[in-house]
Amino acid sequence: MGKGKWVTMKDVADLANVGTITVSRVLRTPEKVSEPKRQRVQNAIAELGYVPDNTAGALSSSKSRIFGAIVSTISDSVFASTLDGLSSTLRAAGYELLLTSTGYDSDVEEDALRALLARRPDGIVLTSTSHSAGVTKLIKSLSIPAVEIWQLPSAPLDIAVGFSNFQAAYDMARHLIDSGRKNIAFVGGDGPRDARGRRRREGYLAALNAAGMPPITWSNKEQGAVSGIETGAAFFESCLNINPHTDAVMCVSDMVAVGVLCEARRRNVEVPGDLAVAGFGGFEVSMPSGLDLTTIEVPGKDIGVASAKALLDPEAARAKKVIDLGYKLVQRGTT
Amino acid sequence: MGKGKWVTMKDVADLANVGTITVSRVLRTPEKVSEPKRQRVQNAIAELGYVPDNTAGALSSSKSRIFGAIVSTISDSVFASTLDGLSSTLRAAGYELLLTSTGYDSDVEEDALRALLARRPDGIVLTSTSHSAGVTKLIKSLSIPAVEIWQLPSAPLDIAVGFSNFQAAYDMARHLIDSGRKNIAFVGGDGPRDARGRRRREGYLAALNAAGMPPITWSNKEQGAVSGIETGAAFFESCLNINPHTDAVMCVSDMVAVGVLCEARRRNVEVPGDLAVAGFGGFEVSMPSGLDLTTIEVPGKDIGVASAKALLDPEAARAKKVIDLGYKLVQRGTT
DNA sequence: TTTGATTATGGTATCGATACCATGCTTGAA
DNA sequence: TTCAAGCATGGTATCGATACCATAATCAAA
Repeated sequence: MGKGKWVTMKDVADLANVGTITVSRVLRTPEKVSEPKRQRVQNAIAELGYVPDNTAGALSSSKSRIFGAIVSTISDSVFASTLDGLSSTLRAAGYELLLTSTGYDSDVEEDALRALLARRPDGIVLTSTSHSAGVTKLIKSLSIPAVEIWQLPSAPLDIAVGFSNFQAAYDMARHLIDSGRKNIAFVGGDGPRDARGRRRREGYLAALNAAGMPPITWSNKEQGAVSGIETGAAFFESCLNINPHTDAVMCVSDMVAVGVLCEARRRNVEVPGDLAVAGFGGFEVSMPSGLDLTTIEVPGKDIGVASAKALLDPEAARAKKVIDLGYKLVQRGTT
Repeated sequence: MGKGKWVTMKDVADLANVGTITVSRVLRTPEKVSEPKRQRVQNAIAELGYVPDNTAGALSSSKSRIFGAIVSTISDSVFASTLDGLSSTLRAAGYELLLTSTGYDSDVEEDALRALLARRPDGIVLTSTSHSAGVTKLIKSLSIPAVEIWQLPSAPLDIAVGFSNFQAAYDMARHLIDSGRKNIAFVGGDGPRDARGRRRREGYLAALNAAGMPPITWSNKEQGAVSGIETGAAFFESCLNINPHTDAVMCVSDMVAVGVLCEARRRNVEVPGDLAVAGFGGFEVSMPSGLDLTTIEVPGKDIGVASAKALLDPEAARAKKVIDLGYKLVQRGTT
C-alpha cells in the first residue's frame, strides 16, 4: 500500500466519515460508540490495514504501555524462563517488554537504565541487586514502579520478587548433613560477577559452620568457566587432592551437577553410595528420568509472572514490598 | 526531584538560557554548537538529571531507534545467544530491542507483529520462516527492513541471516557414514513446532537415503519433551528394540547428546567403540573438557550480530539478500 | 413544553521532541 | 564599502495520537 508512509488515524476517520476521536474510541472504549459508526470505523481500519501508532499515543497520554528490563545476560537460561513469564504476562495485558542486557558489567547498568528511561516506560525490572549510586538515585527519583528480581535484596529500592539463595543452599547443606554426610564439598559460585552463586556458597558455608564442619570448596576460576558441565567434570581432578574423604558435593547449578554425575559414572564412583550429588535449580524445569538429581527447584517462571503482576498493580505489590516465592528442595536418587 | 513529572528539554533550555533547539543539538550534533553554550547546556542537563524523551523524538523525526524481534521462546537457550548478540550490537549503535515471544503459536505471530508495528520500529527480526498470509502481507507492505534469522528460507521476505540445518545434518550423517558406521540413528526433531529440528532430521534422512541406508529414527513425543537431557537417556530404552545393531546416534541437540552419553557410560556402552554419538550445537559454546562431544557448531551469536548489522544498514544487506554464516562440524572423541 | 440527565460526537490544545526556515553575525573577497 | 558565504541560533509548524471541554441529540421526569 503506502510506500514509506503509515496509515494514520485521520485516514481512517476520513474514510469512515467520522472524527478522529471516534476512531480512537472504537479502539479503546468501543462500548461508547454507536453500533453503525463502530462498524464503519472497523471496516475502514481493515480496509486500510491501519496499525495504531503507540508512540504518539504514549506522548499524549503519558502512558507508554512499555516496561523495561535490565538483565545481565539473556543467554543465562535461568533468566530466560523468567523473561518468558514476564513477557507473556505483560503482553496478555497489552504491554510490551523492552529488554537490555549489561553483560555483567555494572558500569553499563546506568547507561542501560538511561536508555530505557528515554522510552518513558511505565515501570522497570532489574535483575541485579547491588547498584551504583547513580542508578539508585535515578530510580528513587522516578515515580514509576521498579522491581528487583531473583535475589531478594536486604533493602529493596521499591518492590522485590524472588527467593533466598542463601536460605536454599543452607537447607540443602542441612539435608546432606542430616542424611549422614561427613565431608561436604561445594563447587562453583565464586565468580566475582555471580552474586547469586556467591549467596549459595555463603549459605553452604553458614550451614557447615553451624554444624562445626570444615568446608571444602572448589572452583576452576582459572578456566573462566564456572557454571558449565565441564566444571562438574573437572571437579574430580582436584577434589580428592583437597579432601579424599569427600562424600557429598553441592553444586552451584544443575549443569555443574550433571557434569559431576557423568564423570562419577565414568569413574565408577557410586552415587549416592560413595558420593551424594546435589544441584541447584531449574535450568531444565523437570528432569525426572535419566539423572534423578536432587536439587533446589527455583520458581523462575513464577518470578516473571509475579513481577509482571507487580508492575501492573504496583500499589498492591508495594503493600508487601518483598514477595518471597520460596523454593523447593526436591530429594531424588542422588542423595 | 520532580515527583511524577519528567524534566523536559524546555526546562534544560531555560536553565541554560538557550533555545530548546540548541539543547537538541548538543545531544545529537554537539559539534554544531559553540563551546560556551555547549558547556552551559551540559551543566544544566547534569544538574536537572535530564533524560531525553525518545518517544517524542521518534514522533517528530519518524525514526524510533527501536528494532522489534519476534521469537518463539526466550527460554530456548539457542536463541538466547543470538538475542544477546543482537541486543548488544544494537545498543552499541544507540538502538533498543523490543522483544516479543509467541510461544510457538503461529496464530500469535500476527498479533505480536501488530503490537510491534504499533511502536513504529525501524526494522524487525523474525525467527520463524513460515508465516501466515496476514503476516506476509503486512511485512511486504512495510518500508522497513525485515530480517528472518536462523533457518534460511527458500524465498526470503526481505533479508535472511542464518545457516542450513539441513546441510549441516546431512554433513554430519556423511561424517558418520564415512567413518564406517552402518546403523545410524537420529533422535528428536519431530516436534510439529520445531522447524529447525525437522530440517535436521530431513538432512539426516537425505544423507542416509543417498547412501542406501535405512534410517532409524526415534523420539519420545508422548512425553512432550523432545530436546532435554532426559530424551537422550530415554533413547536407550527403546533404541535396541528398533535396531539392536545401532552403532551411531545423531542427536537433534547437544543436550540430548549429553543425555545419551551419560546413559552410555552408565551402561558401559563404549563410546565411540560401540556407539558413536554426535550432537548439534552450541547450547554451550565450548565443551572441550569432560564430554568431548562431536557436534555441529552453530554461529548463534554471529547470527545476532549479523542481523543487527543488516538492520542498521539494510541496503548493504539487501544486496546479498541471504547471508549464510555456515556451521562447523567439530569432530571430537565421541565419533 | 420545559428541564435536567445522559449519551454520542467533534473541535482544539497538548504531549516533547525534531524539521525547516529565517535571522543576525562574522568573515573574506570583490 | 559592499556583498556573498558560512556559522550559530532561535521561532514555528509538525509528527499522530489523547485529554478536555463543548455541543447536539435523545429521553424521562416535572
